[in-house]
Amino acid sequence: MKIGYACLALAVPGSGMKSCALKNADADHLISLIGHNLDSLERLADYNIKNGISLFRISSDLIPFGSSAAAQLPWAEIYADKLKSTGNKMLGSGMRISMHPGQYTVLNSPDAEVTLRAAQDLDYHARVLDSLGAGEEHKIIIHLGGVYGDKKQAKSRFLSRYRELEPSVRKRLVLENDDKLFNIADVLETASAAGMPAVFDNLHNAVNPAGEITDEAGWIKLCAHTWKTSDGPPKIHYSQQSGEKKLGAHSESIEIDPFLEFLQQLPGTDTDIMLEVKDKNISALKCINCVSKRDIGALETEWARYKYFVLERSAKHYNAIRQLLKDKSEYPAVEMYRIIEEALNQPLLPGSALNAAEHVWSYFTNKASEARKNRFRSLLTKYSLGETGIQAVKNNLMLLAEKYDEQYLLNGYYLYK
DNA sequence: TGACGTCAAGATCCG
DNA sequence: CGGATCTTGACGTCA
Repeated sequence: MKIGYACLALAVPGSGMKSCALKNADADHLISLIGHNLDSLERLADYNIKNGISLFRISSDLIPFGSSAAAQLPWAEIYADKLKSTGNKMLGSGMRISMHPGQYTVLNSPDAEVTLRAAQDLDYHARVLDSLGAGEEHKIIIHLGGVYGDKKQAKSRFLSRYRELEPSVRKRLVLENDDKLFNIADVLETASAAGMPAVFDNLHNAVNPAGEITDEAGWIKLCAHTWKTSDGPPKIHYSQQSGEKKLGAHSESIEIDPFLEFLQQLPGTDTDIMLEVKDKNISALKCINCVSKRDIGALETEWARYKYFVLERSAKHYNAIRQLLKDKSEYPAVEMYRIIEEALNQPLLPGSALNAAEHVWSYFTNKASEARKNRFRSLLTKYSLGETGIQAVKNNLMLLAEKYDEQYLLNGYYLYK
């Protein structure tokens, strides 16, 4: 079982994707953006490997306007070496990669232009995976598309469009249930007819359930049967409902206990789990650390990253975790993350926030110029007077961390939220 | 015509 | 001027 995250990572310096407005998308600019994004991809690969994350969705933004303005550019030739080495790095480590065109790639549209653009977009996604040297178990996940007043016809139009696609694209395609139109029963029916694998998304299913009464495990089992050996192990998408936001919105992070309960009722077959969550790699690492028995060193590394983020919410929880990690013969992963979750659910009190900011500032007290000291001090004063938010203070600390290349802080979670 | 979702670019505002 | 914050862009469908 692999657990992974989608597209971008938090607290991984130099891993961001760049894009531009279409009106600025000339060849030179695109080629340089692509170069930048491939560097970022390699940093993501390095990070994933270092942290034992072996499931990863590559951002569709890797090649900006990859199916339109950049479609004719010879990026695969220009960056052949880079693509090959990054691909080797990821695949050689056993990483399973994937891509997921957005909701605007609609293969089953009655509009021939829309269908054509969708096919071009799928072609672009397949070319990315091809150029990395990925085999057909590295998938492209799509949705069925629109209904246009007749679901049955919409499904059959999907089938005929699917059959017209290039084999290089078709062999990678996987169908996923969506949160509005096509539920998991629709997807299973269509995927079976097409001979393509199906992915079950638990939150989409909760928001847009199929008529039949079947529990999650039942659907997951049915989906698993659509995966051939050449497709690799079945995959599912897992996410949790955001408490604050509307139905179907992904949560900020994965709560560990509901996740572990979800795992309990999974069928025995090997399944890969793509998490869809705002804090991306952070939750992926949490789930991986909790399901795999690792060395306590893995938890200490994690704790180092969470430290000030927890301290900001609660000194009590901060100390509890320090105590917890003292016994080096234990591996108290779930306990640690439970305390972290509880700490992060505490309201942010100005006193604690100031305390944590002061701790982080101590990395710079001996280095920072007078001007920077004054700037930070005045921000702290403004914050304590309620004249600015904590984000302004953190942004200032982020600036300093970058200026003085303070890796410990740049790799920690405190500055990113 | 706006909402949907996503992210960063681009624009504008502020001190 | 730098930095913070708001708006736009790019995609297609549906209410």
